[in-house]
Amino acid sequence: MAASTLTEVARLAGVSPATASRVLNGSARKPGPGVSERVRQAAEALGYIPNAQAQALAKSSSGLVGLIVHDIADPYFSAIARGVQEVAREQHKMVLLATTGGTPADEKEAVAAFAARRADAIVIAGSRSSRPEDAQGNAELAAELDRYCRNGGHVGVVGQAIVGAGALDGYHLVEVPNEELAAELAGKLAASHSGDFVVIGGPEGLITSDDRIRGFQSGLAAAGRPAAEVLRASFNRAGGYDAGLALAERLRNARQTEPANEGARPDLCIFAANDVMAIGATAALRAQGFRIPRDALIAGFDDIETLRDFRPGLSTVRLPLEEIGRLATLSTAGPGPDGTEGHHDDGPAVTGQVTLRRSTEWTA
Amino acid sequence: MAASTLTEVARLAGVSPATASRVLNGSARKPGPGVSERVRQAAEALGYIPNAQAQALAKSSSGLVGLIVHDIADPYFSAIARGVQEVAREQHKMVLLATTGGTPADEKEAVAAFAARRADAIVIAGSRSSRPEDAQGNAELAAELDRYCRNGGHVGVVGQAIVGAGALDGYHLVEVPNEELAAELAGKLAASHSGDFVVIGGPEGLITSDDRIRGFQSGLAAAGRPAAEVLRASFNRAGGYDAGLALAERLRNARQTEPANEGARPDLCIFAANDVMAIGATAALRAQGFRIPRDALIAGFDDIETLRDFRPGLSTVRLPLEEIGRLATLSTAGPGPDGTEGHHDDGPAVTGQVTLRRSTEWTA
DNA sequence: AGGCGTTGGGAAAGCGCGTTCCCACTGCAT
DNA sequence: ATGCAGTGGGAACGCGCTTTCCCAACGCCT
Repeated sequence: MAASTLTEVARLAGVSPATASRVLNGSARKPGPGVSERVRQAAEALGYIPNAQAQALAKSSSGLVGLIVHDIADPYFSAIARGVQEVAREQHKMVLLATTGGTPADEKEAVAAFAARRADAIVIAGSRSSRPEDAQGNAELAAELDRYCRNGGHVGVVGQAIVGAGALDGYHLVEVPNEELAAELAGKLAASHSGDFVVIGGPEGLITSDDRIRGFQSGLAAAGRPAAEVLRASFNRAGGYDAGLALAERLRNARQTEPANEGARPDLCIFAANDVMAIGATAALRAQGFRIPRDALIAGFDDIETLRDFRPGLSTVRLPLEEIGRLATLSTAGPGPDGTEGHHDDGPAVTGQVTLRRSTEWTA
Repeated sequence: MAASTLTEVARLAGVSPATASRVLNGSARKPGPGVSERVRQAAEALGYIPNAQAQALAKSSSGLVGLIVHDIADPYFSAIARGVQEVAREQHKMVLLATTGGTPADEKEAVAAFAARRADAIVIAGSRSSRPEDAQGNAELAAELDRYCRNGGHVGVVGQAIVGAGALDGYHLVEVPNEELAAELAGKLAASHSGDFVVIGGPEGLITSDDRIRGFQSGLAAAGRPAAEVLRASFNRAGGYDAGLALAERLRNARQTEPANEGARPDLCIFAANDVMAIGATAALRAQGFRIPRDALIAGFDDIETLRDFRPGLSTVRLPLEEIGRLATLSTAGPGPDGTEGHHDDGPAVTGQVTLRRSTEWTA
């Protein structure tokens, strides 16, 4: 038993499908009150639910917004997803979800799938990659997005522009000042920490990671400090854990060569390119018997919600993730109320806030 | 410039739309190799992307899976979402997301929206409510789901049956033995803790919460312990925090009346009906100067991923959340490979595992 | 009273695709 | 040469809805 159709409703109400359509869905023309009532009752009696597919086909607008993330269970992405979801709800749209693990090929596939469903907009979150091995995938992704835009789609990108994507209409960017904020963080850390700095980052070519590292280094330089060594690992908790193990080894060695420093002010401050890496690194250090901030200082980036209950309080850069999701989605919804055109703009500016907590506070 | 259509491709290839359809989509009939090649090239040249809406309309199957959660940024739900997403991906379907905050009225609306989009299946996660004030909302939700099922939809419910929903075909349930597991947890805690127990639960009528509380109480009874007092708050971190403040007050009073007990084995063991509440309660206690497990013991439920980095290690009941999401989705996909019919079955059984960690270990 | 603008409703043409039915044509046996 | 089954392709319909166009009826003015 298939769901009842508009035609059935119309027949029951004794009117034409056209009229039924006019009363049940918002049309410019309002049929007379008597007719409307009859149609509405018929619809109610039949439990009529309009077929959104057919509606979309007829008016070529699907009411769908596609969201592409690396991993929906990652707090960073789920916070953004919440923002996207909120706006979609306000606009009476539905969110179509795709998780890709960050692989450009999968992302391209997701865009194609969204395009096939004629999604009104696509929001794509998660760091872009500039690695050589991803070059082809990126090019294909860019091509797919370009095609989508050319066909009238809107895409909102979180973070940084898609490598190789054209400057098209309907192409929006929510820029996150990763570099500036990382520099600011470096400056503040340099003010209170006199020892070495080490950076834990994602694989080279992950743009978000690279931006933050570059910013951090320039911040150090501005404070008259030497550049920090950079450890590469995967851009998630596991990567942070691996890097943490390596650093533990290093700390152990240092302790052996200069046992006199035991109990002294920690000589090392770690900057992880995102919070989950920082958390992983902290876990590794702890597993190896080291304590934060007693034996080393550490800072992250993002201020994911999880941090609220993470001990010690992790110094980080607060990013309004939910708001970012909101903005990315809003930017795809045509010109804002301020009248600015949605014309390959660089979108609304987001800012973050350096937030120092106990993980970088040395206490004797 | 709208996306190119199948007809355009056919024209460019010099064949009929029917033939083009046959070669580009899996049809039973395979056109000759020469024709196929021409069509494929034409499609490539035009950047043809089939209109999924039209396809869905034509063959009445949308390739959509609807997922309903309370809050996508809650680790409990995002873990389930990940599982759902995985299965959807394997089945070449897309996930449609709706967050409702747990309001039955919103859930009903979401079901209607999914039904309108002719989603092949709906997975609904998050505790049901049996509160009187939700009775009407529940009834409407149940009616909506029934209608959806009657129209050939499949729904997978996580946790417990929808209150008032009929026993229809296409109605599947992934049952979580909340009660049994809570009882088991109570037993194990009673074995090592001789003092009082207090339960922090969600509002009365939240079935998941109620089940766990009931199980915990019966576990205590089985161990020859008196029933624990139950504190009610909202079923999230904030609720846990509120309850934690109340308990802190209580601990302070106890300390004042019997200062001799200072430093003694903690007299109180808290059971929070889920992990985020436990985390909130812990935060509140900590803010009030109490330490876990020094001043009080605490256990949660779910073993959300966040716990991995939460200190002290939180005793809990491990639930395979991602797997639960997988199973709920799989259960909607027709009879499993084991041949069992998808006939209002009680679905695949899930089990959990009591996991004791430091938060309930008293160390002198 | 006749012309004209206005209103309320229906008929019909798509939207883009899948699918059934039908036809022209081939290869083989008779 | 004629019959047949078998094959590759096209015409046409339908999926459920929106929307344009058209027509009848009505009220108003001069």
